[in-house]
Amino acid sequence: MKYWLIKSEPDVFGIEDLEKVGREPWDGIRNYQARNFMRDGMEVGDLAIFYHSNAKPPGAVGIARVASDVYPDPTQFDSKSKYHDPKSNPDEPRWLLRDFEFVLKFPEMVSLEELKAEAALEGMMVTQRGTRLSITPVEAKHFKKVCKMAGVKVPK
DNA sequence: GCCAACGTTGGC
DNA sequence: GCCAACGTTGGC
Repeated sequence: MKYWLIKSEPDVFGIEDLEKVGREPWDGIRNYQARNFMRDGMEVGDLAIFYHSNAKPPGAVGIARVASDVYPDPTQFDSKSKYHDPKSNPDEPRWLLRDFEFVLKFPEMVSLEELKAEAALEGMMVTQRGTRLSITPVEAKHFKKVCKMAGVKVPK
């Protein structure tokens, strides 16, 4: 079991949206490092901290689970999509995604400020300045600590 | 809205 | 393969 952190802007797709739909294809990833994490690092069943970026305040708001294998992100071939990539070849799709399913919403957000202030979370990528990756690996001890700060049990 | 950080593109 | 220009992310 590996642990991850996935960012999303609540104005676009927040934890409430995931709770409502239950499961969502994580489309729009247009960064090679993030894609590689999804493709090579993740396994079905892995857990991810759901993080609200560009929010007031930004922070961890819940937990999602990797719910599918990787498959091509359909938005890359959709000329009407803002994620359209005319350079991607359908025979060899450049962008991939996985589905994520809702696990739980934290009773209260653990803000970025709190994450940064917690010594036990030192080294967590999201707390480091300049980390813009929308998908990052999270150490098990960090994942558990965030659950504890949020007042929830680590999901099975 | 500003702007630092950083990834990508493309000319050479 | 270098690197300047440009675009995007995301905290503040």
